[in-house]
Amino acid sequence: MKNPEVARILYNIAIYMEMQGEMVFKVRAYEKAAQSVEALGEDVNEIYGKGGMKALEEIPGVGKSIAEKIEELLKTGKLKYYEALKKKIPVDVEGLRRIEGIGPKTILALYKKLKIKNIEDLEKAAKSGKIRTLEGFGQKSEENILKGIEFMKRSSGRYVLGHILPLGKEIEKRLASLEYVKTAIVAGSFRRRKETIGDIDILVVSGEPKKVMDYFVKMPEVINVYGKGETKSTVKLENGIDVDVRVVEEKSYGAALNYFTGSKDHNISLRRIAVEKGLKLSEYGLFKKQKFVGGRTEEEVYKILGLRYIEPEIRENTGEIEASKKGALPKLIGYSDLKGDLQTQTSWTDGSDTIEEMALAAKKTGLEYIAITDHTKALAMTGGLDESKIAKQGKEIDKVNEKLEGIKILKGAEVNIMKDGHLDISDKALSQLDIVGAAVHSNFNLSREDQTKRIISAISNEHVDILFHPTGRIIQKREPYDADIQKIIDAAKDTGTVLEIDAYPDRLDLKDEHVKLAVSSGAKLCIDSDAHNKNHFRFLEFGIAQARRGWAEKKDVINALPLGKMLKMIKGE
DNA sequence: GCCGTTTTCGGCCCGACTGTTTTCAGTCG
Repeated sequence: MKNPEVARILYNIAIYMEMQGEMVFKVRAYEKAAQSVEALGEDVNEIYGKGGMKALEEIPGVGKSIAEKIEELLKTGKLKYYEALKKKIPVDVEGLRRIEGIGPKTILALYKKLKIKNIEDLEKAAKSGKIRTLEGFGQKSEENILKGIEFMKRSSGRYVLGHILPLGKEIEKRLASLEYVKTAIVAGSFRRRKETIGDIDILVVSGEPKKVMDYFVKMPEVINVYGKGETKSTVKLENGIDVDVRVVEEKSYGAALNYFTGSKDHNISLRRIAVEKGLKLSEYGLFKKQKFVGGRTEEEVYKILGLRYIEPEIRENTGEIEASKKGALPKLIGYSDLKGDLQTQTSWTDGSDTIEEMALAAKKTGLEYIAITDHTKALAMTGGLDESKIAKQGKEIDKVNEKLEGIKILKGAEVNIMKDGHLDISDKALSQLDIVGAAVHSNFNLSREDQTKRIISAISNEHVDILFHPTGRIIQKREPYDADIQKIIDAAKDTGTVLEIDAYPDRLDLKDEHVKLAVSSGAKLCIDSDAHNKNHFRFLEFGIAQARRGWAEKKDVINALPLGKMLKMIKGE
């Protein structure tokens, strides 16, 4: 059993405990442990293999009791304690929890009163008007449940890229390491780094496709084989995602990779260009009549079609082909171009590691500077800092800066934009900070006009440098708040406020199309991990991918600049 | 259930919002 599965079970135990009215701190303990396991950089099996129970207990938030449960899971693949909970209340807690507004207590009430066990039951009950009759529920709750289900359905069947990427890369690596495999690469929307993906498409070059097929359908994660052919197979993995593998000859590699990377619309445009040139483009290559004229590499395919090479992230048929023809493609920001990270949280609020630990981890990922931007007081749940604590943290940062070399820590904060657009921290305190990020964390439901006004008013504060996660969406969970993004982008440009691409996998906010708007409007961007622990810096990759999908160049992104230049730019000329 | 140079016991993140209620439970962050 791998880390995500262990974490999942711990999360579910927490839900069950909360349902049963267990002490809130006990529930938190399980959630915390789950988070910790989820964020581990190392396979929990390896940790256990090397150091046994003792090593498990060294995982933050894991003590004797939870370590024993993890041990049982690793050894037997099951947990009696968890099985008993499931038997006692046989409800799909995980599924129901995914609907916004539904928590453990609601799940329990619905089960007790209406025997609702899963989302289908819930939808039926809501549609037939049964829920509004329950005590503690009303018409509004019923409507909200239906809305929640609708939203969930629209986003289901797809997986958040950040959740699937490690698995995709792992399978890619596994296939590539086989002696009879020349190349293995994940194509599809995965390679285009779309924020959500429907399935994993893998392209393999091998002279022995049969062997590849045999190996593939027998991988340990496979729970169902839809089809197994000579050169193509499709399976379902235990986590629910479908994976396709296709084997081609080496000379078709470029054409096949291009074909399987998509997008479909992009490919159609390419094929049309081929036809205009009297050629035929398929996954096997470019052909003139029956004769193979190219397709070994993608570069070759584009070249023969009279195009510059187009990076996968922008193959969406939204102007990239025209730009390529004209030689006007953007020079996309690179995956190793970032010099700093301007949004990170520490154990001062809802992060789990210290300032020093975060700084060291950032340094290890190759960054030169980070801003510590803990939450401020209006976000009480995180223990948000007030003015005096911000000052105190500043002194701590000074100390750590003195101690560390090769990484500079900036003083910052993630301040709350209140309902009327003012901030929850005084201007005087803000003026002491290097980086002030402002963010909306409440009143998501204002009218479009009010929300837009509120945000613009906040970023008009002279101390605000960055608008953090500008639209507030959570992928597959929460819609962005209603606001006029173009107006906000224009205001950002006017006030010299930087717009963030929050790289947290479930946020990716700004999203690609907004990035494109921002870039074309001339607003500046930054790409931040929003790290809540030291393993989260890897999220930056997803933020960069999103930036690339939005046609952002290095010059558009302020934290691709070295520290001095970045500060100069952010504080205005 | 976890954790500790202020603690091996007694703390542990709690305020805003929503929708249901007339004083609060549940959810979210």
